[in-house]
Amino acid sequence: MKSLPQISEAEFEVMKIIWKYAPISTNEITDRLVKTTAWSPKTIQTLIKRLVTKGVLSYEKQSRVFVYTPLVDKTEYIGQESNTFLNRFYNGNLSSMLSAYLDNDRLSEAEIDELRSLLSKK
Amino acid sequence: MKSLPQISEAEFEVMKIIWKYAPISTNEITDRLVKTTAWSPKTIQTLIKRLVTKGVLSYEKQSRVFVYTPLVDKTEYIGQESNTFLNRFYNGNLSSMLSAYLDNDRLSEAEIDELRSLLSKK
DNA sequence: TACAATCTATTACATCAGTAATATTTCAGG
DNA sequence: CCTGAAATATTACTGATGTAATAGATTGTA
Repeated sequence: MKSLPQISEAEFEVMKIIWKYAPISTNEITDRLVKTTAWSPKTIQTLIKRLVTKGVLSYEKQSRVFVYTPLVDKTEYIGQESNTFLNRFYNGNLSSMLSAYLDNDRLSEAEIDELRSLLSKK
Repeated sequence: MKSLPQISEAEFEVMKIIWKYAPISTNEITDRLVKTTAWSPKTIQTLIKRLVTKGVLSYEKQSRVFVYTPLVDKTEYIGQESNTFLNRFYNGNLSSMLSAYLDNDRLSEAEIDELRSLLSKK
């Protein structure tokens, strides 16, 4: 399993937009993020640039503007992050995590039912 | 819910030792970590120091050496990290995570049984 | 009591991430 | 074909982290 590029938290916010709307231009990315974050357009620019450098995005010059497409699959990326997380905090398995959540009463009855239901459907 | 101090990945490795063996001296921490990591004792020193600065550890001078005790609860810290993680990647809930794991066939039949069993016990 | 061994404290330096500002390039329109 | 607005590229600066090295303090022992 190849290791995907590292994507920082801020970069991930950018990626969420791109995964959702790709192919998408710099301006559209910026417009959308300016509404949901406190970032300057310049900051967003920088983040996009870094994502290109890291190989997370490719772009195509359409006349004067760049249009971006993700090179990394969202599900795959989140899966990798999840593995890293479980390894770091829960011996690498979801059961340990669930067990801790149950022990510490972090789940409501409704959530527990939801989990049961998901598992029974499988 | 107060927000706990930020603990970096390397610092967390140090904390795992301290959580397990506290109260514990610098030397004992170092000895243990030197065996399981590739870190220089100097590096371990630095990490311990930073944890003290951040308020994650307190120490007591016992004659010549320092003996450390955690100020942050492990379960609480992991709980906070888990929340952050779920918020970032799974809309803040464990069901979404489980759902993704099931959808992507990331769980063996045995693991699924384990999860079911945990939930039925509750 | 002075010194060497041992601790602890301070300083170092590179990289990444957050957050921009400035500089340069490039079209589209006058 | 030149120019200014718009786009992209380069540079900047701070704090955190990884990873130590060096400097200073302390103390048991000769």
